[in-house]
Amino acid sequence: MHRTALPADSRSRSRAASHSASLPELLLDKQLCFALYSASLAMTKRYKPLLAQLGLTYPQYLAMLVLWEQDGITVSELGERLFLDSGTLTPLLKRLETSHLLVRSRDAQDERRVRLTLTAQGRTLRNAAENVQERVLHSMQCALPELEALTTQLRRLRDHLGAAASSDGSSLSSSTAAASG
Amino acid sequence: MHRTALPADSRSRSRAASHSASLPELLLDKQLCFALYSASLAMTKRYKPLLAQLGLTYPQYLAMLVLWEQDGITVSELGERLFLDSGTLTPLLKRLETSHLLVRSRDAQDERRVRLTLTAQGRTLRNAAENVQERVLHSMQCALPELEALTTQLRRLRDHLGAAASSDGSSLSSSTAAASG
DNA sequence: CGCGATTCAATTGCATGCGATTGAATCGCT
DNA sequence: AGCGATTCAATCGCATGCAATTGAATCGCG
Repeated sequence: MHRTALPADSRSRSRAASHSASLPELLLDKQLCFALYSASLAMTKRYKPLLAQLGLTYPQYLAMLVLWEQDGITVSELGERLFLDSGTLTPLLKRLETSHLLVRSRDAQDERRVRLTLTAQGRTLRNAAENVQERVLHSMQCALPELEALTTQLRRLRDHLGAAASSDGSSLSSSTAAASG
Repeated sequence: MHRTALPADSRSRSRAASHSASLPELLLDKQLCFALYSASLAMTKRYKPLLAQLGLTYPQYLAMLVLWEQDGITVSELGERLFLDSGTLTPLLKRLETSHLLVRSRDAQDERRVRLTLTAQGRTLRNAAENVQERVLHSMQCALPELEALTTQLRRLRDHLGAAASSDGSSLSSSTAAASG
């Protein structure tokens, strides 16, 4: 019934009448950027039911992780840690405030800033979070050293991509002489 | 007006700035899950300006990657490849159809299914996509073997997490100490 | 001191992700 | 053949991400 003409793993195969034989370029690309994308979504899904018991979403949990380390920081400082801007954080933080986990208050010294202060309930939640983290670690059948190495690579990759994105603009030329794969 | 949401009164009092580096658990956790999360967002940001020139978003690009390999598949088959469901794909595919890159049509043999067929324009776009992929690869200052190893680890991680998520449910209770309400 | 430039958070608009539900079509089992 | 179970895509509601804009507060420099 499934008239799936192609096996789900037709790597070196390109459709008839396609371009020059399969160009591994697009397949390799798909593997790295998509592996990253799908692994990230899988991580979020894994956390979701566990964090739901704490009344947190995954991005909210990340914000709490930062605040458990640095209580009293501003929205932009939090944004630097998470690589997110106020467009994302403002509504997220309002929800955390509604949940009584933190308080948002204007800084008296600089009224432009909003400081984030955990409530007693917000600080207490940290205990339960440790439990969650433990379970997720258990899900990945990997050794700790391997996970640490993976983390290091991902951080470096993120930094490279971030640097490229900011200096990009869309120029190319010059470099990339080795166009062909 | 602008500052309506906040009382702007009581200064942030206890700014103990705990920074309690106690339990390394939460820090390690943050490193892996957050490294994955932030690297994935950085990848999307890197692609964004390049794909914008093709009129694609990043998830739309992923869908096109699959269709360039397997033209004529159904929505659910695409979903299996991308690990996404119809709630995400249906509106995305409607936009691709509006952009004249593909056509959505009910399968005559099984009216429940919707088949996705690339237009000539959709197939042609593949050439430009190769250019994009090349630039992103250049952004990461890594050697190809290293990238392949990273990809393999991410795929395995994703599979482990996916298996745990489906078999989880939230069993393994008995922990969840008191704390927070 | 004064005012344009800058910083900061909020807001707006658009595109995901995803759980949950819906409604139509098909399957499975008797 | 019949009918409940299942599959499939669409829809709805909510929470991100992020570019772009807004408006207030502060800074910088003459």
